[in-house]
Amino acid sequence: MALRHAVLAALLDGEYSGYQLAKIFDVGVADFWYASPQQLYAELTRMEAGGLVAGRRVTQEGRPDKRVFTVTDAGIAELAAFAAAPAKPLLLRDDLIVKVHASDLLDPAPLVVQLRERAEQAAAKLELFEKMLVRLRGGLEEEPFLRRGERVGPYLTCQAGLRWERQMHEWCLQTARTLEERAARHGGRTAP
Amino acid sequence: MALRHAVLAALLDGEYSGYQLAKIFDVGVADFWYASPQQLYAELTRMEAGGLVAGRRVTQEGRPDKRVFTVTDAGIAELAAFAAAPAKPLLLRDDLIVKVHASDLLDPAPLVVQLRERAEQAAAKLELFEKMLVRLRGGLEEEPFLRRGERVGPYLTCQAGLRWERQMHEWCLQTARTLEERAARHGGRTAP
DNA sequence: ATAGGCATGTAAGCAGTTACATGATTTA
DNA sequence: TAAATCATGTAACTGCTTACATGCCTAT
Repeated sequence: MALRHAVLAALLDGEYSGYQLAKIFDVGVADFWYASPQQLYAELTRMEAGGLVAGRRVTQEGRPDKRVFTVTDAGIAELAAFAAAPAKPLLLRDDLIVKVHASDLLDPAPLVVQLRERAEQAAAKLELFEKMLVRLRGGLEEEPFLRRGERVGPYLTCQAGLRWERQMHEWCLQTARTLEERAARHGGRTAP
Repeated sequence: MALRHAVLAALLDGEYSGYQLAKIFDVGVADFWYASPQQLYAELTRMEAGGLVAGRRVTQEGRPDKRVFTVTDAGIAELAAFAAAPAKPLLLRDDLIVKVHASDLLDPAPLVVQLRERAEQAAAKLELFEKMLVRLRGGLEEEPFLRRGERVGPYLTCQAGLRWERQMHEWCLQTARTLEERAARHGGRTAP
């Protein structure tokens, strides 16, 4: 039940609806966690029942109503307990890297395509993160902000996301190039 | 059912038992996937029943017998189909980054400890990967190996692991330092 | 002796994915 | 008029985790 902690952490940035959280946890920003909309709606219901978050109905014009959530004191306590407990090892599961591992026995063409796609996605996120860092430090330089800023948590995780995406971008392009050159070398055979 | 593809990819490197795979997928090497021993034993049984891998009993002296597995032609076909299909977006779930995101409201002390621990783990893996790269390219320099080597898949994924762990190591230490300095600045309060 | 490594599983329960369902509004 | 966005869910299924179970061998 670790999704709830990720939700609590995300809700520290402001009030969000299930739909908004779904974007944050999917296409959007949060590079530290992934969750599907269905998961979020279900979890938010449970969390509200458990008193960890409080929902508030917001009426909108030209759009359906939405329910936005805020972290309660009980939610903060839950987060504190979670943070003090030893962290579980990071969970990394990536189809693409599995494919590259097996690439010697496979047709390289679709792999190269997928690597380039992933590289583009990484580049897009990279831009997003860079803008976000600028916005988060609001006029200040990085060092003074990290020393004296009030809320550095999101900044630090954004830095992690930036590092990760930069690394991913480089690796994907380099790997795509390597596989392509090898494919050309072997006389254009499509598969081994 | 994506674990099976990771298992197939791992078994391309050689014959392994469930126990050996468990190490590869846990403490061990495979930075591209995580899986528990129970998961592996169950999945190997299913994969053998489905004809994707073939098990072979190996009698050992001074140790219990083990069953090592090899990928069959059907297994290769399964891998090929998997590689040609569009890749699912990478799945990243990390407790530690969630904690850092919420760090402004939390006691920094246990977080700093956890960040340092993670940094050490990353450093250990880093060393492992560097040795593995040397071993995999077997005497050759990196560039000629990547151009002409026979089996570059594991090398490329190992490079990804190396990049990832290096990045993680740096980020953890930098973040730990930042949180520590801020804690000192705020007059040694344990929590906000 | 006791802890740790080797070796393989079962069973129960929880978490996560996929598919389905609805409906209004805005944009192409 | 079709597609995309906003908005929220349910139901069935699959996959993953946690706890339990066994037993032999080696090193401290």
